[in-house]
Amino acid sequence: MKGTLCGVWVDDDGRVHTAVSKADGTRETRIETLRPFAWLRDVVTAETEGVTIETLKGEGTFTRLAHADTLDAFDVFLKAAKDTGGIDTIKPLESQFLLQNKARLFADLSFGQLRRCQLDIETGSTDGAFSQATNPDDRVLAIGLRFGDRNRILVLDAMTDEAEKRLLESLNTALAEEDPDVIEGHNIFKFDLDYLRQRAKRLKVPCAWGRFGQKASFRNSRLKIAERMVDFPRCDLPGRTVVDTYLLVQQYDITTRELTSYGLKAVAAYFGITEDDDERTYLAGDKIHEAFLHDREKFIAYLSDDLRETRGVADLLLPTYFEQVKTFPILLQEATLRGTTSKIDLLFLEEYYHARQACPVPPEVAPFEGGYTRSFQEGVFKHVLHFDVASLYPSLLMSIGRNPKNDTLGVFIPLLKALREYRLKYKQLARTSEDADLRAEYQARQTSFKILINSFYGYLGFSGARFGDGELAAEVTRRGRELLQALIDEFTKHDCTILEADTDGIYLSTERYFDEPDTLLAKVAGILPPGIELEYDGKYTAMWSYKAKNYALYDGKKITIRGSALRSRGIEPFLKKLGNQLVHFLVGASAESPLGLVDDYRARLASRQMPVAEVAKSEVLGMNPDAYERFIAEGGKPRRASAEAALQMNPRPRMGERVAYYITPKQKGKTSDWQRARPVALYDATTAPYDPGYYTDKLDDWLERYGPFLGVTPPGGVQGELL
DNA sequence: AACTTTGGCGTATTGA
DNA sequence: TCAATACGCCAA
Repeated sequence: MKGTLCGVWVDDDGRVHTAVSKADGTRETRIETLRPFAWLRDVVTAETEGVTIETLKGEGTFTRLAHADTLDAFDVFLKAAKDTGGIDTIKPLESQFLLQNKARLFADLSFGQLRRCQLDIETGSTDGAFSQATNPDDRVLAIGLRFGDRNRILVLDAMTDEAEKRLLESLNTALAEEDPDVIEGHNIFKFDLDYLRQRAKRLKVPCAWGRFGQKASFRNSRLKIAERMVDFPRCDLPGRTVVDTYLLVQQYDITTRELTSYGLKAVAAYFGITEDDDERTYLAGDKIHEAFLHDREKFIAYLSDDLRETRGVADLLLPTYFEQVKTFPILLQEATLRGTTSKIDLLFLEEYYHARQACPVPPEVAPFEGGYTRSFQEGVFKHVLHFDVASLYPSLLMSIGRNPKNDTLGVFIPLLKALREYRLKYKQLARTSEDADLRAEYQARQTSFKILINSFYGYLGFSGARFGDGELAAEVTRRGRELLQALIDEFTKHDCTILEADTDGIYLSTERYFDEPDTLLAKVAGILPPGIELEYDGKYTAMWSYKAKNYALYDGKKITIRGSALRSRGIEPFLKKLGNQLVHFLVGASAESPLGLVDDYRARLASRQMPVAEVAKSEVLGMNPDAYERFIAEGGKPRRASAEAALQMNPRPRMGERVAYYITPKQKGKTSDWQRARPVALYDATTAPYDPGYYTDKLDDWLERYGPFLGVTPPGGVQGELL
């Protein structure tokens, strides 16, 4: 075996340093070459010494390709051409190297063969306050490292600068000796590495954590995780990968939305990495320093548990990205920090580069119609079946068989086809392999491909995608809508009551076929075009169909609630509890009507017995408080309660953070929510209580909305008189 | 610095 | 009080 690429770094002289796996599991260093390249438009005429320009085939905006002999020449050329806007290049250079050589990191490596290291530091402060690296007397007390099942805990041996310096140096030594491919930590960017960097700077120790004897580089970066931006001091280690499980967890939670906290302990409990509270050692933040001094055993146990949990989280969340790296010409760290578009783009660009084909610029994408959604019935229904079309959009893309307009080389459809076949192969292997580790490996691989395949449609409709094509995306959704309509008609012909349909799935009620869904499936499947498969997905004893994209399911054991009206995180907790009880009652999982709870709430609100946390709404800040302040200073509108609450806080929360606020009683000239919003953090029952009337009004609104499902017809206004 | 899409519900703010 | 509108959050 030749050995697998496990690390790549391009130095300032343009030499490529690689770390390659050896049979014994260690890595050896090699030097390779890179000819840096960039695509050019016609407008670029700059000629630079040491740069060769060739003309490309085919139609496209970038008609020429430049190669530089040295990195210096490349930089000079880039700078000169930049002003014209007629140049496009791939960053970072490591990706250029991979693409140029059609090489992939970890290509023949299994996740188990990856050299992983978990890192967690404990810090102390002299005054008991939260430890800060900028405070000269605060120190790194210990650096915990874990390699496989082996801990290597580096401990501060005196409260002196000299001792801390030795500690930081011993980290450099340990990393050089163990030579990990990956360094994992929970919040490692914002806390551990940033703290270590600041202390290292103060004590004049190099952050030599990279391969090839190289130092770490830092820059401020930003990651968009769903609706929020996460700022963090990014750290890059030449030849290694830094993985922040804190970021991975947040990415994961975009779809699951089940986590209550992103802290390591909560996450470990959620994933079952630590089953019971007493399975691990706990230390409150302000007790760590004390334990370090007087109960070293406990201190070490705490640190070790953090390492164990970090590894457990990465075990679950990292394989997806590890598998991606085998497909895309990117570094593992890039894979965890970048979105799908740039990854897919790179696959295209690799083909275009080697074919010497002219490259397009991303096209304009006009708005287009999406999937078909409709709620057909409101109320509670029994004998509910769910059917959905397997991989609807990818299947339609294949069936249309047309490449994006810009894709003159015709890469898109063959690529999609290859990826689908590849996925099917691994899906099969994940089922049939003898070895459990292999099965897990193949499973990770096939899910990672599923995500990739599904994102091809989204890629087409994205204006930033180089080979996007809005018309093709529109054609996909159009056929999808037609297909779903046809299925609805067909199910209706078989006496099914359609309850809800959304994009690729249908919920229906049928007593006749409830116990033989496959019979029904077979009757309906006839109308499907080739390559499109309908699947039976599940049955439910009851479904409460509320409105489009909002419903609840009960299979006799588990309740599933869907839709923002019913399960949004923004809802006031007391209303959410009410909603939960309503759902349980309606689907027959509970005999207790929520009406009792309504009365209970009403009484407790009137006497202000309800904890403020129960009534407080929480919202993620969409704007930085400082920016909002400037915005309103210029007369900006509309004002927002959450933003107004944020302005009252000290320190002010940042954009992307969740702010919980409640509503205080009306005052003269202050009647709207935003004028009465106050952060929960500043709640005071005597000087700043909440307004019970505001919240009983919410109960009235709730009754008006959901009462009809309970047989309560609200005449309106009656409840108000109960006060 | 980074970026997959559209559809839908509920709530709050505005201005009339 | 009512509409138009913006936004947060979610489904697929």
